[in-house]
Amino acid sequence: MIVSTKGRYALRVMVCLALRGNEEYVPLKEIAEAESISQKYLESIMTTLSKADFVDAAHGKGGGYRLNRAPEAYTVGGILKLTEGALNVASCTALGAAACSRSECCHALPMWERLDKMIDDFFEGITLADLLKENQA
Amino acid sequence: MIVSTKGRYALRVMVCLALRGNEEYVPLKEIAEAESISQKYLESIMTTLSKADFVDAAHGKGGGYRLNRAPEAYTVGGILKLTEGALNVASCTALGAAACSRSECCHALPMWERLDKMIDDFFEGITLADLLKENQA
DNA sequence: TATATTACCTATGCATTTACTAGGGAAATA
DNA sequence: TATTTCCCTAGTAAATGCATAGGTAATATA
Repeated sequence: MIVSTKGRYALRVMVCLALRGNEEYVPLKEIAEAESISQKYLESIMTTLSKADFVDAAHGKGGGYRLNRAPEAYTVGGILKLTEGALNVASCTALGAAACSRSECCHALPMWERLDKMIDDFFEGITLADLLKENQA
Repeated sequence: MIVSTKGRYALRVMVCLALRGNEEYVPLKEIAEAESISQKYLESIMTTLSKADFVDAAHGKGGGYRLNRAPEAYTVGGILKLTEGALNVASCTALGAAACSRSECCHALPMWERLDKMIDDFFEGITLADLLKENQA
């Protein structure tokens, strides 16, 4: 599994916020209930999104979170890389991984690199706006 | 990470065996040393490969493992799926995962499915013979 | 100003998985 | 029969994932 609940929750929350526009703030409690996500767990995810300026946050009554850009301006890749860290298929290509001693002659390394690129292109090619259009019940 | 050491070791071993042809058996001890892989850990991987008839195994002196097909006849996808289990990007699409209650209206599900398909096609499109040609030192 | 509401911060716990170790037993060959 | 080799079952340390618990800081409203 390359994408855990953290990244999936983040995507769901961003979709949820996109549906609410970016006028009013939506409190975390409301998002958590609507999405059936553990409120406390969601807190840490929202803080990540907020610190990275993916959303605006406001304290106090009437506060909460809201998007600060149009849905077209968020890529799935951006959201996932923020919340999951890197999205490498094999640790061989992960940044900071002790460079494999056999990378010079590894028969598989070029394959991992090609796939990483393919996946990155895939996620960067999808925006939040694209997600909204899919699978509406 | 979608592919752990288990799958990566399996690939390396298969490449290693491919380089030895399929006449003589290569003992596990020799493979482990050549590839600097823990001998005991490799045992479990080799048993998996053997049970699935990816390799022939022979007991006793002069025994060991060898490929039983041409390198062109093994796909990377086959080897990885055998050793890693499924290769889903998100648990949403994993077989046996409790069907997500929001799958009916999930905005992300079609994306996970497309990506799973893309990755599967990628791995199924590469054979052991293709790997041998890459990055020779 | 007091109180409620909201975001933010640190720490902890539990289950699962990963990567590996340990110690044998069973089959084949010499 | 002895050696070599594969096969089988457990156990384990560390990391990760997915939360929970309990507080602090900021803002709005009565």
